[in-house]
This record gives sequence, C-alpha cells and structure tokens, in this order.
Amino acid sequence: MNDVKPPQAAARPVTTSVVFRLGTLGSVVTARYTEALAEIGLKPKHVGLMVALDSGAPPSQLELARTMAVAPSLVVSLADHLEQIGAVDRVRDPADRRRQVLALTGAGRALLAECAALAHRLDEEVTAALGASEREALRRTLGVLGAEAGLPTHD
Amino acid sequence: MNDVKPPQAAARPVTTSVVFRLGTLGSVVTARYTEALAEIGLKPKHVGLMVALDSGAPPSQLELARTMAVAPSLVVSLADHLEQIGAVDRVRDPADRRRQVLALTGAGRALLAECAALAHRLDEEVTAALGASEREALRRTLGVLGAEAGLPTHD
DNA sequence: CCGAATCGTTCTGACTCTGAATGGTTCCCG
DNA sequence: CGGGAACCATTCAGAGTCAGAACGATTCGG
Repeated sequence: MNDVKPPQAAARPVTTSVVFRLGTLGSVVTARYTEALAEIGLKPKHVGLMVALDSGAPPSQLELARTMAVAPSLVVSLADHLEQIGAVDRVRDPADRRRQVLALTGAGRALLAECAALAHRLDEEVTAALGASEREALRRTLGVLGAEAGLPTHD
Repeated sequence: MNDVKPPQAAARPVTTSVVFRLGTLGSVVTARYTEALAEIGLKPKHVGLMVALDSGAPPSQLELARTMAVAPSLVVSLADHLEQIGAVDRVRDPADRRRQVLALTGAGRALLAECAALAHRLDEEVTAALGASEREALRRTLGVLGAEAGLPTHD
C-alpha cells in the first residue's frame, strides 16, 4: 500500500519510550542535582543513605546495603563520611557486636532537610515549563512507579 | 504552638521531590534498559548516537559529541563499534577531509528499530501499574521536560 | 567448645568517561 | 604562495565510581 519511506527509522522511535526519556532526563537532572549537592560536600548516595535511615529502614550496614541495592563495602565509605561530618552516629550493637548501627543525629536531620530544600528548589527550575497540576501529576506518577520498584517514597 | 516532633526530618522530604524521584527511578530503569541492550551488544550511548544521527543532527563526530554532551573521544569509540557491526558508515567529508561523517546504514536503522521495540516492551513492564491515560500523560510530560532540556524528542 | 556462618572493613580491579597530547588537514593573512 | 594558527579525529593516561574477593572479629549451633 504505502511505500513511503519515512526519514526516521520507525513509527514509534526509541525517543518516544518512557524508558528512554526517563533515562536521558534522569541523567541530566541527576547531573544538576549532583552538582548542587557537591556544594554542601555530599553525593547522591549519601542522601540516599540518610533517606533510608530517616525512613526507618533497618539500621545495620548490611541491611542498609540491601535496601539501597548497593555493595556493603560502599556503605562503609558512605557511613565513614557521614560520621566524620557528624551527620550519623555509628555504634556497635551491644546485642550483637558484629553489627554497626547507624542513626541520624540532629545535625544529620538538619542536613537532610537542607538537601530536601535544595531538591525542591531544583524542582521548580526543572519543571518550570509545567503547569501546577501537571507538576503534581508527574510527582505522583513517579511516586507510584518508584513504589512499584521498591523505592522509598514518603507520600 | 505545636511541638510535636515528626519522626521524619522535614514536612517535605527529599523523597517527594521530582528531582529525587526522577534520579532514583531513572537509574533503576536505566539498569534494566542497559541489561536488555547488552543482549544485542549495545550500550545506551550507542543508541544515543544512532538516535542523534536518525534525528538529523549534524553528522560530524565533533558536533555529535556536542549534541550528546559528551567528550569527542567517546564518540570515537562509540562510532568504532557501530562501524564494526555495520550500523553506521564513516567516511571522510570530501569537502573537508578533517571531518569524519557518520550515517546510519540500513542495518543501522533496523538495529535502531529493534532498540525501539525493546524500549517499548520495557515500557509496558515499567508502567504496568499505570492506566493508559496516566501512561500517556507521563510520556508527554517527560517529552516536554526533555525538550526543555534540549534533548532529542520525536513527537 | 569448636567449626560454620555473619558482619564490617580493606583492597584490588573492572568499567566508564574526561582531558591532554599527537598527527593530519584546512584556513587566513602577509 | 607560504607558513603559522585553528580545527578535527584519534590515542593514551588518569580520575572517579563501584563491585567482589579476602580477611578479622564476633556469634551461633551442635
């Protein structure tokens, strides 16, 4: 019937997929987020660890590694840094002295709040082209997908 | 007034920000996407390069590096591989023999279509928890934000 | 009470990407 | 014309991030 060859390869190009858009957008947004966090001496995974602690995840390092889907050895270095700046306490569990139990300090909660403020400030830049209802719908939909994938989501 | 200390640190936790959700979701989705691509011997950036070519971006390697926001030396290795598997032609521009001009071959277009199919298949898994209208709204919103950020978006 | 299992830590290595150095090509100006 | 400056692609070394193996300390089970 129609032999018209489109200049593009496919009727539904890769670029129209949620997966592709989420990937590319995710990396550019994360780049800005990472840059902003660097100014307060943190990396995204540090925030991730604090979020896990704040969400009431089991506080032993091994379990934190599991909830973060990350190697235990990485948790060590993250905890090292957070402890050094006074954001977390790290004590041996008296009941099982193999375990290292992490807990947010007051300063840690303040730091996490600062990260939250920073993130929401970035949100306004990133979603500037969106209307309020679209913005909220996006936030909500991402929350649903995140929860589906087992990510921490207050809301 | 109210001195009730919430168990969480902030009224608007980091996890409710679009930036945070986009980042975490992006990385988990990208992980699955990367894994799926690996089975056909590609990495996300290979697809990115093919997409750029397919979208009519200026085909010299340096300009491709600019549109992909990536170092020129990386384009070399990406093009090396794509050329080796016959997905792109790489010829010296006769008008300026410093330039290396890339172009998708037929096989390249087929490969890109395969990636598109793969991505859309993944989409259904990832967005399984969403209704059709929500899914479409997400796709559209991500497209708007991507366009805002200067990303290639057919649609 | 002793061997197996568990947790944390250290360290090595894989992987990805950038930036500097190099060689070939073109442009510009005297 | 001719020669130096600018430009493009390529190679290579190195920074950064992360996982996995190896080890020591501690606990559990028989």
